[in-house]
Amino acid sequence: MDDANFSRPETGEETSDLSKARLRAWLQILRVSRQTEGELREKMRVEYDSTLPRFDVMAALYRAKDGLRMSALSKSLMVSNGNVTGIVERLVNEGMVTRVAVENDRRALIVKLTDEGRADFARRALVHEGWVSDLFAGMNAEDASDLIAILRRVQSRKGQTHD
Amino acid sequence: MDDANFSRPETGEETSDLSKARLRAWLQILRVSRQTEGELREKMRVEYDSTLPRFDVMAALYRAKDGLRMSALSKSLMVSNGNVTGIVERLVNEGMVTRVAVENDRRALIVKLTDEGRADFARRALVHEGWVSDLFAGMNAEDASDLIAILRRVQSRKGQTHD
DNA sequence: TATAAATATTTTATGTTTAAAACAGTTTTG
DNA sequence: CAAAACTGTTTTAAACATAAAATATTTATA
Repeated sequence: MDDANFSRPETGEETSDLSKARLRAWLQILRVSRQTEGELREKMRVEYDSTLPRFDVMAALYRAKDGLRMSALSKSLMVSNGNVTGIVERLVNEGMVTRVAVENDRRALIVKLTDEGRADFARRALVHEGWVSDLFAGMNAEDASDLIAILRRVQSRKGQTHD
Repeated sequence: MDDANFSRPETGEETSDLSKARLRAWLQILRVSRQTEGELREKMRVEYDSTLPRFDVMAALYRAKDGLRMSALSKSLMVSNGNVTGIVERLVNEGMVTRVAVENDRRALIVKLTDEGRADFARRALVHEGWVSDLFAGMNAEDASDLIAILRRVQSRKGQTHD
């Protein structure tokens, strides 16, 4: 009953045990995320002479068979608009994607995988899945679904701050 | 019993249900990580006219009272050596850290928080914890410890690949 | 329909970020 | 002790990343 944080509303101005636990969780997410991204980046570089951002763009375009607008692409990848411009530019130079004008809206462009890009991605995606599975060898099926459930709950609260 | 993946060893050449579950888990980690980093970066920029990488460096130095070598710093943050050079450079210009020569090894430098840097960080860290706690409002104490446990198991396997 | 507001994208300026090369200094070894 | 190997850091080149300004176009409004 003498818990220092008992029945005290969270104000964000003081640190409760819960807020410390969340911070620890966040730092652990960050650690795993950085480590994993680093190893995947290295593999992408060595095996395919490519990069993770380019792979991510291709993944988004692979899912969207009819292609995506630049803005839809940047939104789906959660990166800035200007950023996508450069990545797509490189993929165009590599022959992986094309930019097509949009009918009735001369501002917009639709980005699509080329046939080569589609075939390349299909192959790489399988290998990529294997890399992730290897890196996550310590995670069983239950862990995976637990973790996904927890992170979904975190996400669903995003955008709701109390200040 | 007709489970397609029953009793088949993982080879990394084919995709099992488990490997797909791990991939989904990884993508979810990446999503939450990007979203959270984006919101923290924005707050760091608006509230402190600073950046997350600078905050991370200061956090590492705050923990290490006697300071850290450049190499120890980059290792602890899991970023490249050259990267830390630039971030520390800016923190020096802002008066947050100092670089001190190492006795008996003229190659090395120890980076330390200044008194101002230490005081600044102490204040910011509390606010930062509040931001994280707000962003992770959908996570309770049990979720936090479950998630940390799962991610620790993932980490402990890192570096062991089967190829 | 002129003008204003909104939208889609690129450009610019700045700041990470990495890998690899360069540099400086230290340690090992023949 | 000189050469080679190694270690710690910075520099460089290229890519990624953001925010904000600029550009072009479309839509809404007076």
